[in-house]
Amino acid sequence: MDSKLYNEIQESFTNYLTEKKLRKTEERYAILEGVCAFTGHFDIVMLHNKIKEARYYVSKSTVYNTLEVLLDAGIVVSHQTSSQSVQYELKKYAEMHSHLFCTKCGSIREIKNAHIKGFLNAIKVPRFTPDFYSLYIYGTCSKCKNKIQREKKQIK
Amino acid sequence: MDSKLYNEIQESFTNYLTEKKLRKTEERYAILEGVCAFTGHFDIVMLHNKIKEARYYVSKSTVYNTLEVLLDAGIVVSHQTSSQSVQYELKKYAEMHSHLFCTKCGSIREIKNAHIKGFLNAIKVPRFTPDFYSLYIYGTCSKCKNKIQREKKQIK
DNA sequence: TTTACTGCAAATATTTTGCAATATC
DNA sequence: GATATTGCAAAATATTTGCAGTAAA
Repeated sequence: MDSKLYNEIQESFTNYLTEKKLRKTEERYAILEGVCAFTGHFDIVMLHNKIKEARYYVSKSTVYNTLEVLLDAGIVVSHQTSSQSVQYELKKYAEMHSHLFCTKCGSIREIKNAHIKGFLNAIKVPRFTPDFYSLYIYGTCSKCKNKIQREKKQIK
Repeated sequence: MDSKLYNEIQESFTNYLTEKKLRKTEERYAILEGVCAFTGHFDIVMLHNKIKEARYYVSKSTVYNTLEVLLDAGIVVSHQTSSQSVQYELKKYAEMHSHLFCTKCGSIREIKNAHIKGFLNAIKVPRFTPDFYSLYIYGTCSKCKNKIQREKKQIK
């Protein structure tokens, strides 16, 4: 991650903590650093490991707690995948793409599309103030589609 | 649920089981009936209870197994919410709406919008065959927004 | 000095697995 | 009759909670 974006995120976290009268602990900033080291989805265990790699120890409980704070601060968003654990992602990255989820093999591909983003941002809803959009497109990836067609031919 | 739709779903399940050479057990159809009794989201425990209410007993393991089958059959879809358990929904219902998720209070509101649906269905992606769309709009509901504004006034 | 936060251990919740009994094909 | 499926119990995994010690304000 470029340092300009990182500083921006760190600053917004500091502002949030000040506003909410929460404490600025070393652990919270170490976890934020870990979060920023991912460019895609991650879960609690991946994040915990990433922080260990950076030679800083925080307990798993604190990682759970801090992710709640980061979600509330709007720095991180959570996702559903077929994985059993909750997946997180930096909101700054998440708002840049939609997800293509293959229901045959479970693969997830991210697509950036200004057209989709523009449409989503223009959606107006009564009695609701939108902030962030998450679009999952479920279907079949080309690999699986080809595989299925090969199998059909063999049966014939 | 109207019986026409129910019959349609049941038939497609039967076709799927035949095609995949899976067995047509009483349990599977009892679970499908339970699934069809929900008009919105449900989780494993809710479904298990619903089936019990209908005086048919199936084990939780079988409910887990069968939901995998129903997902693969494209009859059911899964969702992420802030809940700790996986949420499911009949695909026939899910395709009719998008979700408004309030990040302050966690409430989920469903909205039907032909305009959104039309746009999503028209999306074309290279090397991917779309089948189903899931759009979550995160933001603040009017209740929470009003609450926040009242609090700000009090501080002043 | 006050008390929010951390880390640990234990509790709880959720999902998966192994296997004997059973029911479908 | 062969074997996929079920139900149970146990295991594995994920998350939450209680609390004593620590550190931010």
